Amino acid sequence: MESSFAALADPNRRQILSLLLGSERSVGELEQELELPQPSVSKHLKVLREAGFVEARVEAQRRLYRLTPQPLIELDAWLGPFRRFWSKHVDALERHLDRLEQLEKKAQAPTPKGKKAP
Amino acid sequence: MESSFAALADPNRRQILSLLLGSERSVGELEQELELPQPSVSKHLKVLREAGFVEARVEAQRRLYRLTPQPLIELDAWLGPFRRFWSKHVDALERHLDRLEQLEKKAQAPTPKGKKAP
DNA sequence: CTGGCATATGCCAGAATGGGAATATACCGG
DNA sequence: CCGGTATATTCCCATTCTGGCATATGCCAG
Repeated sequence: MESSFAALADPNRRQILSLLLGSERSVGELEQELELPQPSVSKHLKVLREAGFVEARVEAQRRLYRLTPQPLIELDAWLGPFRRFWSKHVDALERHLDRLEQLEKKAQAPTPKGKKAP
Repeated sequence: MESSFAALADPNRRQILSLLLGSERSVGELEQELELPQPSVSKHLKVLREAGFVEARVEAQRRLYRLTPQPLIELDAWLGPFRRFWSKHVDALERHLDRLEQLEKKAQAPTPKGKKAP
């Protein structure tokens, strides 16, 4: 999954994934919606394909691309440990902000380089 | 958040995040645990810092780095729409795999490489 | 101020990457 | 078989990124 993040690092590729979220699309359709030259679209699709994000279905001379869930699931899994971390912190942050509000009112005295009270 | 994925594209940087998940660490500690030269560690930290993944606390002449939840939360949010997609597909996938097993037995048609047609 | 430690930054060569234009491959209809 | 459409691949150029090395900056102790 090392290359998953690299594949997502490009905005055009993320855009492609978002479009495919709605329905499968041919290269030509993506070309129009992204307003990119066709070779560029094909190249991005190649990266996404090799990273396992999409797969192509051959219909006549078109390739219809669609999402595949695998790398997204792995991405979610990678995020798992961090999710525990931040959900712990969101609460703490809220409480902390409340506290800061209180403290700011009291600590208005010593401001070494701040602005002087008018 | 455009650069978040780029920041995560590097294995060393992901490793740093994992380490910081446990506890905050100085640059020197990371240097040892990652077995990377110090300038390299500092550069990776800079990328992570600018992408908002970490922040530094100055203690004497050390910098103690720790995680910040913000970009991870955004990453999770970006994943949201796709999560709906794949959770719908996991079921379908399982059924699909069962089917493929059946098909494979029939479709053993040998086409290893381009042979001339008879 | 001087020395010493911890960290950051600047510089350089090498590798990877994206965009653009041209071309090659694959498939269809007749 | 041929022309025409749809997609993939190749080549080239400019940019970017990484790693290694050297060096600058910041901070503490005396």
